[in-house]
Amino acid sequence: MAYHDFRDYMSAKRSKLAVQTALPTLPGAAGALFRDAVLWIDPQLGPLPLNMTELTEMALLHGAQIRTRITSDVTHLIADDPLHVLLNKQEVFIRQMPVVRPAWITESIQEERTLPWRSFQWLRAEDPHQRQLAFPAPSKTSSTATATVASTARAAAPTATASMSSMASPAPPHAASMSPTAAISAADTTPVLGKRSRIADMDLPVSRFTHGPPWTPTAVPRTPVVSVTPTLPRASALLGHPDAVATPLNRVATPSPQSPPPLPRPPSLPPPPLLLSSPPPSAFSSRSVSPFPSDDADQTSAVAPPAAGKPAARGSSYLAAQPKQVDPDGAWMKRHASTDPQFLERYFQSSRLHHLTTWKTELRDFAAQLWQARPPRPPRPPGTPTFVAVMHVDMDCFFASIAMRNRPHLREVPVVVAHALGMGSSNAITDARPISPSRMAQSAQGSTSEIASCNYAARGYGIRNGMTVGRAYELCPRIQVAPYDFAAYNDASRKLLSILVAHADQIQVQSCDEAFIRVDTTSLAAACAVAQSLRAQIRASTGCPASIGISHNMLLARLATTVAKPDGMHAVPAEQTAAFMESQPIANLPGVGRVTVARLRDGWNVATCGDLMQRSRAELQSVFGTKAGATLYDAARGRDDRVLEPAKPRKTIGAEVNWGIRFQTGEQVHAFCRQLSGEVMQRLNAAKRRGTQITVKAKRARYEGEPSKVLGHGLCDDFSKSTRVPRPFRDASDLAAHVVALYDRMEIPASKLRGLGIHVGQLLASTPGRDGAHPLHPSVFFKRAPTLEAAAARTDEPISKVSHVDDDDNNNDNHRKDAPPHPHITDVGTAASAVAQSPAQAQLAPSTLPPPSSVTHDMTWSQIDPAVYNSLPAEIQGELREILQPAGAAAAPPPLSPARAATTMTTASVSMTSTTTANRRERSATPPDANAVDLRVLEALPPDIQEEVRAWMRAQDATRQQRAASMAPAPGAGVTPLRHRPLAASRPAHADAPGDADEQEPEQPEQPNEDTAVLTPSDFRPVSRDAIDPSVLKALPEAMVRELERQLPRTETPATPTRALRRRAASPRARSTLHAAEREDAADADADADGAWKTIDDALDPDVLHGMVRTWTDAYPDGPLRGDTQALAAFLASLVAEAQWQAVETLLRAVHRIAATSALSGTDDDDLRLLDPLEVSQAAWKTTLDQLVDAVQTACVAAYGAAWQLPSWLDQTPREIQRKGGNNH
DNA sequence: ATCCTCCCCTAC
DNA sequence: TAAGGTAGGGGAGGAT
Ligand SMILES: Nc1ccn([C@H]2C[C@H](O)[C@@H](COP(=O)(O)OP(=O)(O)OP(=O)(O)O)O2)c(=O)n1
Ligand SMILES: [Mg+2]
Ligand SMILES: [Mg+2]
Repeated sequence: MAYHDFRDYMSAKRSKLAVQTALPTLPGAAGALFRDAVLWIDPQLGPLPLNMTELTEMALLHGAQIRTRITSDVTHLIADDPLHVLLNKQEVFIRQMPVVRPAWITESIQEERTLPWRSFQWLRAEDPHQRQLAFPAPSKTSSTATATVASTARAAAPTATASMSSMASPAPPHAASMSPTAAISAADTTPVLGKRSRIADMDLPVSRFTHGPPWTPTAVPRTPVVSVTPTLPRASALLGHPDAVATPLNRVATPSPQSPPPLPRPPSLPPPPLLLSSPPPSAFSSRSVSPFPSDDADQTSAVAPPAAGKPAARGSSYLAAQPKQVDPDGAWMKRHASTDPQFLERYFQSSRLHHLTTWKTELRDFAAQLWQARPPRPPRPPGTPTFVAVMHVDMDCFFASIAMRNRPHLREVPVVVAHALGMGSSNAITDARPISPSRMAQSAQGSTSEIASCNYAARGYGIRNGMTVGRAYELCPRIQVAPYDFAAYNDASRKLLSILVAHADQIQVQSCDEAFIRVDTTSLAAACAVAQSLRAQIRASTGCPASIGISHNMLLARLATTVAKPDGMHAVPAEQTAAFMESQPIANLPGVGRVTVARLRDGWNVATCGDLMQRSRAELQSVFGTKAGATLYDAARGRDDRVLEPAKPRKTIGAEVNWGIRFQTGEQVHAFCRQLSGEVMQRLNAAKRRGTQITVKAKRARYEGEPSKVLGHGLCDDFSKSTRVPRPFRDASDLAAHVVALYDRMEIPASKLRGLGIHVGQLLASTPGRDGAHPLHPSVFFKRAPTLEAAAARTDEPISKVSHVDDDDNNNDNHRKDAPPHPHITDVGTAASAVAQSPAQAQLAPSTLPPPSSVTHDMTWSQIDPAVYNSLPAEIQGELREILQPAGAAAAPPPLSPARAATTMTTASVSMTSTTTANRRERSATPPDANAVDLRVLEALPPDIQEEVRAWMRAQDATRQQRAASMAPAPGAGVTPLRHRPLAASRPAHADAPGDADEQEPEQPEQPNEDTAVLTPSDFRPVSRDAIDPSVLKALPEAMVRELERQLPRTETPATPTRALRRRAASPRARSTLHAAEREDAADADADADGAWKTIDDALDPDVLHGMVRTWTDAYPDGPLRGDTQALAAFLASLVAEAQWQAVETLLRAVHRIAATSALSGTDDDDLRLLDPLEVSQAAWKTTLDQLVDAVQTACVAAYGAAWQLPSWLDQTPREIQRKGGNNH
């Protein structure tokens, strides 16, 4: 299992350290990648990615010896800068020692194999003339002459030489075919053929239920498409074996069984002295690249890389992840990285992983539809014994199988599916014959393209899904790379599901090539018969083989599939569970991935479930956490009580890109944020969802320069920031404004950004409940839509259609990227005159959703979201007051009279008025929350004030980070016993700390800097109409705009703005980039209307309920509208009637929270009080809670004749008045 | 105690 | 050259 990148290695390192400090070190546990190395590590090693101490630690952990001084037994000098070595007045022998970049250590550990150190060697500038010579010296005692030879070989074919000997000295030419690297890497590869033991299993009792191809031969090819020779030797035996290469590509790839055994490791030899020139690390690759033309290869020798036309016969196992071409002016990169306008579109088109997740969602829907439409199954005769079989069905090497199906000539050869065909060779594999070896060598060698799927012939060589093509090529130079065929996968997936749905009693789709099904049968044997029949049908329908595992629970079924593959079936009877589990590698357990495997291996030397069973539950829980520990404990024993679950609606929707992200300026990043926001918006539309929680994720490079994977993210620290918005954002630019603000708070220099993601949570749905709203649907209390809309919604007509003012918006298609639909509810009169509907009419439109508007206006108090205002520091509040005074009529916002408030509440469903909420938190003891600052408001402020607020927010983040850092244990400080989470020390806070001191990033202030940013009165200036960018005003919170509209004469509020109008009102810059990406078809556009969002369908999920209430309470900090409270009360009553106590409690608890919170307010700074006395609103939520509790009580008494037992937490908030009916039980 | 935010980990 | 996405479970640790 090779690590994909540096971060992988860092994670492994941390777990190693953490576990090892708490456990006796197990001999050999850490491996011995550098067993024969004696290293001197430059103390001046730069801070990134590791300092000397860390590197030393790592090297020691992997068997190296370390010298603090350069003694004569040192084999490698590790330095970032060879000058550090040369500057020291060194002894002669030192000059002969190779200077190797630290990446040799780190990347070797990453890949869990000893990489050729020569690939990382610093070369010296003199002696370029020596480059003709071919071979390095064989021994440590090389004379100067041999040193020259060695360096020449390095020059001619540096990587080839390197491949020959990773740690040991360069081997003589004749040793090429017996490359120690090959032997080592192969030996390091975990059992190459995971199937070996399975084949043995077939003779065991368990295998009673193990079968070959389906016994139903009709329409099924007898010969498996994919076959693996049972006697397939280990990859190590094949590497470098001439026969392997000599085998014609179109012949069966059965390796010779009498291949030589793995080569013994050669005696350790120190590297020879080298005196060559080093190419500076190019911008393109952080590794050295040969400065010489590859023609030189021909004059060199067998160890040189194969010239075009020659098979890569021997010693081809180098250049593992090394980009093959340089890109001197960065032109290629520029064209293919994130600054290219078409990048996003192309990226998502080509990303297999993107397709994978997209399909998973779609296929779940597809299966659900099939399920609904499927004919009723014939009832089983009563009285027959039943066996509830859980089956796991998975296509064999899915993508690769499709490739083979469509290219029969590939059936017997090792095939991988990847984007790796060399430039101009895209037609190679469709030629109906294999790619020529030279072509293959050209395109595959050193390719960092990832393998999505490899066939079982390829797996015989140790090739695995997820590996790079370059690495696969090392393992087997004969591999054929096939391109993706996404449409074909999708098609096959649907065929698969159709078959499964037809025969299952239940289905749970796991992925595009995989599902669990429950089949109620009479016996295990009967289940096996069904399985074989299914496999036959799948193959007939898709042309590809599937394997099936069967048992009585999901875990065992899943594990059985692994055993069954390829093209087989395997069943585990319950009574054989123990024997079956005993030998299972822990890595086969679902949920046990790279990190867990490493922890178990390094900490406890646990490799199999048998080993794992030795550990107590408590022990496992202390290391892996309560849940994971318990799961692990059970899984090791084959226990699993999960049942197949029906698909649930997604709880988040997002998009991220962690490849090709390269920027120079912040503005570029912002533009990209807008594009990506457009993408997310599109996905929300497609799903007919909105949301109120926005999360931005980012990756920041931990070191300068390009990572080994072309345009990859390399080793990064991850960051995320999230915010909650009181109302769902309206469109992509609205979303983008939040995204940009969140992103900016992370303060990542544009040049170090390597990944960006946007996720939206707390989703609301626009779809009315189809089969009639579930009676328990929580959307009942979001029900009061404008009458017109409610009426429309009662038909099956999408409600948003009603609110569309421009029909063209519904007809736009993909070609129109520049001016996407922007359907707004603009008829304020209609919205405002809405009245509460009865629960039966409950539809859509949460009352928390005011209609949007693009009206512009001066900034006044009414535009300031009170919650935001109150979250600001006192100084800034003061400044705001001063600024706003000239614009407002009064010195302070006018208190909302109770009478007016009442009017508002009863007349407008969208009645949120800024002023009513103004000082909910005014006297709150709660410190200001940086996350609570609405950045759209911020943007509307004068620049200098903006800056001040931003500085304050940064300070908030900084102090938070510093606190976190100071709490974290020092890295490697061994104090922590078996901790569940030993990684704290290297979380981003830490990453920011000492090592990054030399970077350009602005350092975080030591403390909040309210003091430093105070403005003098002369800095204040009123905001005039002209001073406000219209685009900013467009971005104002809806509540403010709404308030504005109420105050404006009706004529100035465009009831139905034309598209042109709306366009003008929007931000030009956001428009051009953002909406270019926002493609909405008619259906999507329907969902885009505002005021038509309700909570999602999976109603009683506690998260959903909680989120819903929180959205509600956030929107009305002063207390809810009466109608909403009534609606919720009715909902609660219905929950009581259905005995959904959990849901009742969740809802009340959420309301209780805000009631308790507002009860705490009211102590500080009277000077800041701006609005009417707090008493009224302060009690509002408590009263609401009371009312709700009473409703529950009433319903409870009505339904059950007894009172509901109040939860204890309810008593903690004394309730003022017990209302009627509440307590008379 | 519980919530909330920011991660980490896993799967395909 | 290359396309390392995403949803969901879950824990640590600060805030309340
Ligand atoms: N790292 C990965 C893993 C999988 N996939 C894609 C390609 C696979 O064909 C498909 C299904 O994944 P599986 O884990 O089922 O792997 P395969 O079907 O390829 O092989 P197996 O026979 O082991 O199921 O998902 C991918 O793109 N990248
Ligand atoms: Mg599969
Ligand atoms: Mg699968």
